[in-house]
Amino acid sequence: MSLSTQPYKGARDFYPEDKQVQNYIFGVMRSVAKSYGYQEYDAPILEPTDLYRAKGSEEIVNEQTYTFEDRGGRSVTIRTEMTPSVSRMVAGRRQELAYPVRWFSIPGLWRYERPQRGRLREFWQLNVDIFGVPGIEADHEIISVADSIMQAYGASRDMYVIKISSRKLLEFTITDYLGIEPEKVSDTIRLLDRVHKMDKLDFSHKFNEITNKPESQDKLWDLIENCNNLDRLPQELKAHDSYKELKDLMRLFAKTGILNAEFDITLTRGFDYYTDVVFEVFDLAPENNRSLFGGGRYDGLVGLFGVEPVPTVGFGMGDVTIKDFLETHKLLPKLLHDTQLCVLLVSEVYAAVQPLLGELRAQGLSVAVDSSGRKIDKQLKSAVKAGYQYVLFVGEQELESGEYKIKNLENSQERVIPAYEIANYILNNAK
RNA sequence: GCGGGUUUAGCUCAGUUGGUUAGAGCGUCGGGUUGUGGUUCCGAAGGUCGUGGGUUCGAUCCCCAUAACUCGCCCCA
Repeated sequence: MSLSTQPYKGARDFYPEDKQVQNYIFGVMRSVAKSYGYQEYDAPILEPTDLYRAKGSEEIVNEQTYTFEDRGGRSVTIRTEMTPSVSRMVAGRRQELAYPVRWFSIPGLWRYERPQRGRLREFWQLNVDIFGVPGIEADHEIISVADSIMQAYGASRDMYVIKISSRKLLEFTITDYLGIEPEKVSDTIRLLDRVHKMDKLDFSHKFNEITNKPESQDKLWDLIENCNNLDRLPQELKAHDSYKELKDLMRLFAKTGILNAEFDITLTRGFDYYTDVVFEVFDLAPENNRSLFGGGRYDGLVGLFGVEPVPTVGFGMGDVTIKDFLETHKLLPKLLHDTQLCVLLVSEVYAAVQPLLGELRAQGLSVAVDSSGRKIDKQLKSAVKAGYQYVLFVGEQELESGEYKIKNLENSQERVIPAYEIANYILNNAK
């Protein structure tokens, strides 16, 4: 029996060309996060299982994590998200941090799921969080970072929409406006989350079943039909503090050019630790019409570690869904080989060319050499396939004269230049 | 966890109503062209037909199981 060459279920091999794409995707995330003043951090891949039990349900820990006992009998879990870890880190230095704290990370995460489009077992997720700002300024900044990343990928505003809602407003709506009992809030939210996926009759039955409030249906449908329009909310909801906050937030977006942000009261983000404003970015392409990523405010998590709570807003952006988005919209750039120059040997001069290679590398150039001994046309073909931008032809003639022919494979231009100009020539032409 | 689809060469896929040596295009490698590719021509290599079992004189094909991939559902921190 031979070993399989396939990677583990739901995990990917990153061949150099795949890794290059990943590096590009992460590079954009990194540079945008840094441009907003965020600093990179990391945490262990393994966490005590209790960390996830504390805030999540037992079910999630049991069914969707890689959990096992270490040699000391401790239950440990491979991290499934970064939020508990970063909350722990902030809590650990609650008193000494300089607020507002702006942190980001791109951790590798594992979830025991059935793989499907946009969802694997091993994935990476950009996490961007701001700690210590209670007002909507933090919500605005976090959503701006998310939007700037999309813009940096080259996405236009008609490719995606940023939906905004508020957990506070939603809960107030359910309990006070619709008159549903508080203990039924979470089931109602869950149902509301799926309203666009099911038909009206089905929804009505389930709604009555859960809430026992059939008389509230008309009010709810009225809300849902106008769910995108903040101004059309009934007066009772406009009187709530969240209305003014959302209004201010939308004004800020308008002012900063984020014109594809819209209010949507049916946006719930599942049922987790979010406490106030939540947002979710959706792909508008018909063939990939799905949620891309999201986030929101979670003021309660840091406080779980026995310190004073810290107001927090953050989001997580997964590499799998964002790559699908970029592919769908043809936004992935053509990436050249990381190596700047490939030296082709037109005769057996491997030994004689070494001093030149050393010199070029000392000048900061990355240089590969085709040492296969094949004919020059084959070497050139391989260089094109590998994605090199420049090749240098070297034979006895060149070594003797000190003049080399360099070729730009993108535009087929050739030039003959002395050795000492090669590095400058490439670096000056680099984008 | 539940249901559907798929699995034949490195890739994309034909095919055999069950019968000897399983095909194409692309790609790879070599040559025509002893110093120039992304457009040519010629040739070659490469497959226990996903894996295990069953039916059969005989299975890549039929049956069962299993795995992987994939699309939905559940869930989505």
